[in-house]
Amino acid sequence: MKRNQTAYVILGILAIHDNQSGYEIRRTIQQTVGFFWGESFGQIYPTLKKLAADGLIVPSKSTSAPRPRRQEYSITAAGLACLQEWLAVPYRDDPPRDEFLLKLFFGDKAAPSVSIAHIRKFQEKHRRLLDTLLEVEGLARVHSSHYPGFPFWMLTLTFGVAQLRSALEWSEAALAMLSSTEVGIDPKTASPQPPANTADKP
Amino acid sequence: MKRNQTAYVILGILAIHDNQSGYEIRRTIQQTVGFFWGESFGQIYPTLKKLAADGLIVPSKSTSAPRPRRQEYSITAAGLACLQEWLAVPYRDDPPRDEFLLKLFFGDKAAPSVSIAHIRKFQEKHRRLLDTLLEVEGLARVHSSHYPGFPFWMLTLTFGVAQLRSALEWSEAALAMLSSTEVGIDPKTASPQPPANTADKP
DNA sequence: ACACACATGTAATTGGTTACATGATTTC
DNA sequence: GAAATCATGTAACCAATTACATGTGTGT
Repeated sequence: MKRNQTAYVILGILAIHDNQSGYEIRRTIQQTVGFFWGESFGQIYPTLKKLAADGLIVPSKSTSAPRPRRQEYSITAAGLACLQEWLAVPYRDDPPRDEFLLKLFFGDKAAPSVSIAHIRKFQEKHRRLLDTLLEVEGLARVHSSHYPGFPFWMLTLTFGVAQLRSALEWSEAALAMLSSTEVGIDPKTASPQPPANTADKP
Repeated sequence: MKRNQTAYVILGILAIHDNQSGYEIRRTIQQTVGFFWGESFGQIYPTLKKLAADGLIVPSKSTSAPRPRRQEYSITAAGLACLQEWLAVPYRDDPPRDEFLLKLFFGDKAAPSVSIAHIRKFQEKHRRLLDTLLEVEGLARVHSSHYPGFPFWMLTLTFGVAQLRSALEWSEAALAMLSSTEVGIDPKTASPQPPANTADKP
């Protein structure tokens, strides 16, 4: 049966660690796959209900203290089967949309400082994320290396790290490029080079 | 005024090259920013109407032969201003969703061959894209180097190339890792806890 | 004659975010 | 007793995809 992606993240997270509430599931998602996957409560709670209605997860008694009314869930055999079925079908890659690159692509329609600002923001974001990812990687090696999922968790982490490093390297070169006089003249002040107008397509 | 992203891509594309029909705009998008941005007709045509209604673009007479009934558009001064305004505001990065990484993350819940298959598909996709990007890069250097947008187009291209190369490198290591006996043959064993982690979104 | 690329558009549906509403428990 | 965090849920909205409907011009 076809389900939305949220359902599978939930199943996967519960397959790793049972007895989590919607609130916890969301936090777990942020802490583990957060750097490449986001979920909102508005999506999680309804999906939880649906999964329970279909018997893929079951509401379970809270394992601990009676905190504010909360409902924990566990994955069922059917749920695990559903997850595995989904895992086996080729991933779909939805057409990416990167507003950063889009604004950069149209960079010549604005002052160079605009593109430079975008790249700086990009750099900061990526640097911060790289730091936390490296930290997480270190912690995972110490605390989680014995879990069967560990090699796969590391795979996603090393992927993230590699991508971030490559992006940061690029961003340095990009900034250097934009700072040089090649592009660096405000279109308002003067015409730097040939009058080349926007008349033809690449 | 706030508009959907599609509006700005259209404005940007028309700012580079005027007098394009919806059909052409879509093709231009695919050929230039296609590797990081997708648009569908169902989005383009209504947006075109809206932009025209707001005076940001104007329907223009077809420059060439009377092909099947078609409507070309040009960007107006107001449209260009709108584009520039949008360019100046910090890009928003919507939370990414990468189903490939998600399936990989849950890899231990399925047979290793499943994850290997995902990575192979990933490799093929990326290799193909890298080839076309390099080709495009070569063509652009020859044909478009005199346009004011050229440096920015190259920036997006080199970014794409760098990311793809890094991803491909990673994928080789990942395959090597999964092919070794390192990864257990026990899809039945469930792990009791998620990895310790402090990754967070700002 | 047929297929294919050109060309435009609408309707149904989805998948999702955001904002809102509510309330308990802990901590300062 | 105020604020922060824990906790669950719904409603409004929206951007976007997909499928559908329709038709023309070109090449084989």
